[in-house]
Amino acid sequence: MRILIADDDPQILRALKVTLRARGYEIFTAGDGAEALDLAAQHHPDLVMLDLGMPKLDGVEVIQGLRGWTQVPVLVVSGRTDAADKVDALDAGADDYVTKPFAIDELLARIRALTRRVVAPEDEPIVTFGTISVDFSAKQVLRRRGKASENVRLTPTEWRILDLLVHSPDKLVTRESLLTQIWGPHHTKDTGYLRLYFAQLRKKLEPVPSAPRYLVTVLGMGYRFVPDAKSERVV
Amino acid sequence: MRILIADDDPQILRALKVTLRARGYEIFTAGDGAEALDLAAQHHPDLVMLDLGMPKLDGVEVIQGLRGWTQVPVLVVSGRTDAADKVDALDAGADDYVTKPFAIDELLARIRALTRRVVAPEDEPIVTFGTISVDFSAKQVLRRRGKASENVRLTPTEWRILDLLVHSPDKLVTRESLLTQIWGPHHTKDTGYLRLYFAQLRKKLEPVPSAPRYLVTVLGMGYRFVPDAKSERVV
DNA sequence: ATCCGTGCGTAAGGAATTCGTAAGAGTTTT
DNA sequence: AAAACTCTTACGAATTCCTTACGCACGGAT
Repeated sequence: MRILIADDDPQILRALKVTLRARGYEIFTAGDGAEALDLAAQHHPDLVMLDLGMPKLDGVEVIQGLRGWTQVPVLVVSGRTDAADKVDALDAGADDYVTKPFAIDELLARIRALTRRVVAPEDEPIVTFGTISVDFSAKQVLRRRGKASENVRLTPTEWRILDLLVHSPDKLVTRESLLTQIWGPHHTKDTGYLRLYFAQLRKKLEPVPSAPRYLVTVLGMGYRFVPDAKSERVV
Repeated sequence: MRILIADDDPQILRALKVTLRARGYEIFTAGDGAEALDLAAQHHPDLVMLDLGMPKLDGVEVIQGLRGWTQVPVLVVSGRTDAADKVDALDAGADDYVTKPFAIDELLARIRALTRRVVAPEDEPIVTFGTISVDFSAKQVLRRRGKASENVRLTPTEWRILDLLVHSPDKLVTRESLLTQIWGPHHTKDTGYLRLYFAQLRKKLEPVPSAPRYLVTVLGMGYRFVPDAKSERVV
């Protein structure tokens, strides 16, 4: 579980980092709002903890920036106790708001509550198409070859793309949507790497990579995951 | 948006009920934990607000009961301020915890934050005319031929034109309106490509392309989408 | 009814865009 | 140090976009 912490007080930053690392979380830290946005786009944390009074970009602005391309849970940790501050942050898109000083046990419980729904679908069904089985909860892809199965290694970026596609079966996923969700809100123009990742994915997953059957290109618009036809046809 | 409120203090119950009703929420109230579980199963609320110290079933037990069959957001509103109580409730499955007394504005903001993600992106209904089905959310067009259906491929520009037309059924869409909305405000004069796209659209969508029934030309003005007549005719 | 001008439908071809693939440099991870 | 990963660049092929050209239908006037 990856957590991004942004606070302009180095002392609090270090304290939180140590405490959360001890609990098994993977921690990234940022000293200001701009750095927080950059790190979020880069590392795709499962939770973002924000202070409000940060230099460069205020906490509320960071939330708005995040919400432009991700639904990652945001927990505001601030010294401001006014209801108005809480309302502003929550309405900007924050999911929870804790005031300093706080009880560390409560903070940990709120972190668990916020990250629970991300992990919650623990019994996510395994998606199968062709000779491929994708297990999202185990982050594993199997390819059947005859009787045996071999493990298919996907890079983190390949995995994110596959995730986005497979979870919207038959729907068009625009190139812009993929770019902003994976590389951050500013990447709206593809310089070629999206095509490259699709070539790699197809090489690993498609029966005939040169004639894609499941990871289909929609020319001029984006890509589409086409699952195997169901036996029962609904018209 | 439906909210279930459970509290053993009738006064708080009534106050919350009035306040939230005024905000447009649909409110159900329960005086104890057992009643709360019953009402939740009966009405499937979009949010559950729970007190902790209730008769029959304690708040934590209610949460556990709920979590057995639903992921509905749970907001605990309690007089207990101990971190231990918060941790228990949150770890039992609650999503947020507010201590009494609370600022009503903050409570409302937290309610908005909890219910925000429930609103699933609704799929646009599929438009059908003749043998054609247009699925705008999936960007897919199906053409029925006998029992089977085949995919019709539309180019991006064809999609935009079809989108504009189909979303103004029976209304005249002027040529100028189409040109400016698709090619920008400067293109006010058609040099021939609009006619071309309509020819292509009709070739792909019309039963008899040379005698258009759905994509109709209004001479000198523009074009009009004419849907199939409804079974119930209102004159 | 006939004539004619404007607007519309159709066809063909070149220009521009987009996609797939390969090779390789820079960086990070193992 | 080796391997893996990310991203850039380049080029051919396929698709889409747009221009041009021509024939026909519609409407108004004679």
